[in-house]
Amino acid sequence: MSLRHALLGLLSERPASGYDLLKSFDTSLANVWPATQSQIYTELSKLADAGLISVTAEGPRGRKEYTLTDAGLAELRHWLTETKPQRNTRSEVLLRVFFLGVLTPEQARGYLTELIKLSEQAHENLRHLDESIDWDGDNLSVCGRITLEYGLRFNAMRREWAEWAVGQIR
Amino acid sequence: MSLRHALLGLLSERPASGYDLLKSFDTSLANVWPATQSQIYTELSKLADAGLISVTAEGPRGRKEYTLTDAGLAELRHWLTETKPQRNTRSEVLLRVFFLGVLTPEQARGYLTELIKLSEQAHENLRHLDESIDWDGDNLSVCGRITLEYGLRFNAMRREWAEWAVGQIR
DNA sequence: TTGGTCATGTAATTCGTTACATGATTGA
DNA sequence: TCAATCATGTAACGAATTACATGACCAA
Repeated sequence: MSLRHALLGLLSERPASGYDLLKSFDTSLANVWPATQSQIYTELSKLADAGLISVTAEGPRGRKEYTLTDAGLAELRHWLTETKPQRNTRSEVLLRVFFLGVLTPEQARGYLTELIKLSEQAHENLRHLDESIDWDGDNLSVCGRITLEYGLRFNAMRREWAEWAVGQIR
Repeated sequence: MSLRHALLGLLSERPASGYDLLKSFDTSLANVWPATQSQIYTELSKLADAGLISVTAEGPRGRKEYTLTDAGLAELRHWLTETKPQRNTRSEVLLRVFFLGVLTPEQARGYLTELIKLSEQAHENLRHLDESIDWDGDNLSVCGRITLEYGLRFNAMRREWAEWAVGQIR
């Protein structure tokens, strides 16, 4: 049910159309909770049926602007305070590391070296994103900055770990 | 298709039954690629149909022991060397952080404080696991140790980050 | 006028979870 | 004998991905 709450969360900031939300997923939420266009439109319909959001404006090209209802905000707060994250984290990157033993040491080191590069690139991208955003001091902005900082630290950690790991394989 | 490769990977170490594999998923792979009993048995049937594994022994209680075939090992190596991890990582923990702004500062700090505790516990658990395992020097063991080290570093990073984040919220 | 963007929706399929259903073997 | 563990399989449902399908608006 997390997609549902991701949509409620984005709509808590400001009203938006499915198309707007899709772009939020492709940019700010891409590294946290990716979602596809089809998934977003389907879920928006369900949320509207459930009364958690409502169409408050219609624009050109059939654009529908959704707004969070009081019930929607209550549900979002309930999710944040009364339920615990329980989703199983899956990491294909790590799954592969687990089985690098079936490759030659050179191949295994190649995989880890690639990972170092990817981590550096991701770190760079986040750094640029960080610099390009005007972090005014409001609540949403603070949380956005905190989330981005996580990404920076995560990629730094992963790079250092992969560098260490290369040395372990022989 | 990662579950498929996780099974091939485990079978590359030694032949095993569905029940054996289930336990591997519940222990060593739990934090990397969780899978349920039903998923494992279903996928094993498909893998056998595809000729990537085969039943090489039958035991009491209908136990079927599967062994990796040459085609299966080739597929595993192909996956590791010729394809790239592309699965979108989802983090419900981080998704929540992104929306902590809708809570009061106290509530938000409460969430992060809880996260600090969880990270410490996970770190402790991994540390004990690390100490309880006899890491002989073979290839599989080296990769297992590398994967575990990732978990240790990850949880340490997350704890430090969450401690920093608590201070950001006011 | 035409290419890019805005804008929505559905269908088919696969992947993952929960629940149901059954039964043999073993050790205390 | 009885509880725990070993052992497998399927059904129903929900979540996620990919593909299909359509069309309005706008700026060059």
